Order: sequence, then structure tokens, then C-alpha cells
Amino acid sequence: MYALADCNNFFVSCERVFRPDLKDKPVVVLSGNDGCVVARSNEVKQLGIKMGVPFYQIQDEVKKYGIVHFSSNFALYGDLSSRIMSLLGKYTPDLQQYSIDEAFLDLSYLNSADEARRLCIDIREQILRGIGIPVSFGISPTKTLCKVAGDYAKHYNGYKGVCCIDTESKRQKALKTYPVSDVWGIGRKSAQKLEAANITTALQFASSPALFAKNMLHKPGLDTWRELNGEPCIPNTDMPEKQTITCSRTFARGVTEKELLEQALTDFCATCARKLREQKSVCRQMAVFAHTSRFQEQMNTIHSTITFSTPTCNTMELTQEMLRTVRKQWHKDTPYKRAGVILLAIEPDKGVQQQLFDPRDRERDRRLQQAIDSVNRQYGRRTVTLAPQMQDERSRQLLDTGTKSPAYTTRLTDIITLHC
DNA sequence: TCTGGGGTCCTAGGACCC
DNA sequence: TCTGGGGTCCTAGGACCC
Repeated sequence: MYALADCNNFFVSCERVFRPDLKDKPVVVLSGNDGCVVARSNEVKQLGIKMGVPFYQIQDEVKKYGIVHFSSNFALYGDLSSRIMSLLGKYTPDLQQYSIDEAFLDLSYLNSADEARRLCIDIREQILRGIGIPVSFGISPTKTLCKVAGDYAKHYNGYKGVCCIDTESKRQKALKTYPVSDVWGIGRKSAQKLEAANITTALQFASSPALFAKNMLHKPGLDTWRELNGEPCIPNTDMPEKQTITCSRTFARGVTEKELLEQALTDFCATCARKLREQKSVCRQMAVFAHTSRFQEQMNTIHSTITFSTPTCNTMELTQEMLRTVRKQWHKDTPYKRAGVILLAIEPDKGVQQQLFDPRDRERDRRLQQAIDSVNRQYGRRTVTLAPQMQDERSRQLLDTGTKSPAYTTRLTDIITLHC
């Protein structure tokens, strides 16, 4: 038996923890650059405002209904998420965090579904009281059915936030009114195909022959079909190392200054490399890209994949190579709107094959990097940076946005003051 | 004017091998 | 006219997730 813990309107709920005045008010959280809506309160969902819609397109509604908006504040969301995860971890020998706001709990150690239900009600209450985030629980033998159950728990108050699919009749009843397009693993394309074959509910899909599911949607679709029929086939994974690490941004404006683009990319490089070292890995390849707006007719691009003969995780080495390519491909008077760095071909840093005629002193690189990392861990990430990295004021112009809430829980100067 | 960011897995097809 | 058969590895692109 699994339970899925899923935070309700997570980013919005995080903002409300420190802004209780926003309870019952329409609230949205925006993507980087304040571009799109990435989280909505229930009030906003009821207005029919869709996930991912460009913010400028809903300005009328914002004014009319007084929708409050925030730029995204990942320092806050990440911190509240890790608090929730650590609390969840106390109740299962195997917690699998699936995203920033979701995790599966292996509850097979309990004796009955009823026990699982009572436990989840208790955990839910603890998280709400202790951290301030409302969470829904879906309980069932497969992860896909947990997702279905979690949806019912979230949308029908009668469940009080915990819904359990543990019998055949409950399974049938739940799937009968569940749109197939809402099933976890069935996206837009697959839903269209199924609809063309007159399949609109999850039950219709689950009741169709296995071969039909396989032919129509291939292996992933067949796995989903099995899961809906109560056969677990999504394995437990214990947070494997990342296979790719990306850092990319859309800028507030097109960047024509070479130096500024280089600064941004140097920043992205440093972030990727830090994450790479945190998971004790090295990479054999790095892709660098920058391009003009994708909404313009003609797109100009910088794109290059660099291969290292000795895999590396060294910020300085990665940055040097990145800058070399960018300088080669950069074009004058081209407004680069988006840029990024991707680390690929990632492997563990143990037992890296050395080159006999290596021009770099890798031991010296490693010691320097270690020293920088340890200073930055202690005094903050920007204490020691490479010279071409972004200066704060300039990066703010390019990347930051106006309506970000304080880092209430992760920055000393942002802690709230109580007047008693 | 303005339209996000970070991932995973699967498949088909090409290049290559004997 | 006819032009093998069986395999592996890699990559790009599609579909999906939050």
C-alpha cells in the first residue's frame, strides 16, 4: 500500500503561510521574469484561469477580481518543502520524493487500509499545524491509483483530505467519473488518440484490452493501464543522481551586450557545477545555448556541445570552455532573450580516468574548488565568485522581478518581526 | 511590450559490426 | 528483375511529469 502526499496549490500555500491575510483571496505565483502563471489558488482556478497562461493575457481579470500576484520565491518553497519531506519521512521506511510538493510513502508495513487512512489524517493535521501547508493524501496499491485518490481527496471536502482506493468497487467507482485525460501518464497527445477511439473515462481505458493500450500508447501507456487495474509497475526509486543538470533563463529583455550575456552564462555554469559537485559527480559533456525570442519569425542561436577528455566538475574549467564557444559564436546586434547551460554524460566522481598528458593540474584545481565551496557554504553562495559572474545590480535588471516575497525562512534579514 | 524552468523515459532510425 | 541476416550503440525528437 502506498500513500501519495500532495501539497495543495503549493507555491500559493507557501506565500500564504506568512501572509495569512491572503486566505480566501485569489492569488497566483508567476514563473521567472513574471512570464506565466505557475500556481493558482482555488479562487483563481474557479475563475477559469489556466495553468501556464501568460500573465499579460489575464490583466483584465487581475484588475477585476483583485488577484494578488507573486514572483516565484524558490528559497521559500524549497525550504518549506524540505520541512514537509522530513516530517513525512518519519512515518515510512521508504519515502520517495517525486517533486517539490509531492512524495510517495511506502505504507506496506501497516496492517490495513484503515490504519493507513488514520495515519494520513494524523500526518495531514501535523503538517497543517506545524508548517501551515494543506496536504491531500491518496492511498492505494498502485501509484497511479494514488494520484486518482489524491485528486478526489483534494476536490471533495467530504474526504477531509484523505481518500483511499482499496477495494474493487471503490476502484470502479473512482475511475468511472475520472476523465482519461487527467490520468497520470496520459498527456495531451495520448488523450486525443484515446478520444478518437471513443475512450473518455479512466474506467473505459482500464477496461479495454491490454493489447489495445499497448498498440495505442506503447510501453508507458501499457504501464499506466496496468497500474489503473491495480497492478503496481512503477518501481520505487531512491532519488538517483541526475543524468542532466540544467540552468537556463529567459531575460527580461533581449541582451545585445556580449559581456552581459557572458556574465549570465558564467553564473549558470557556476550553478550547474555546484549542483554537480553536490551529487558527487563529474560530467563528460556540456551544452551551451543562447537564442533570440522564440516568438519572432527568425531565431538566431548559439549552440554548442563540448566534450571533455577528462570528465570534470570544476567551475573554472567548465566556464573557460563555455566562454570560448560563446565568444566564437556570438553575433553583434543580436538580442539574446534566453540562454542556458546543460551538463550531460554525468557519472560518479569516483575513479575518473586521468590522462597521461593532461595540461591541467587537477589536484590543484580540486583543492582550490574545495576551498571556494567551503567558504561559500559557510558565508553564502556569492561570497567567492569568478570575476565574470554577475554583479548583483546588473543581474537584477536582467533576471529579477518586482513582486517577490521575502525569504522568510532562509535569510536572517528577512525574518518577520512580531509586534506584541 | 509582455508568453517559465527543470527533469525522465521511450522509440525510431542511422551508423556500425561481423 | 534479383542485391542477407543478425546484432549493438548512439542520437534526436517526442511525450510526459511538476
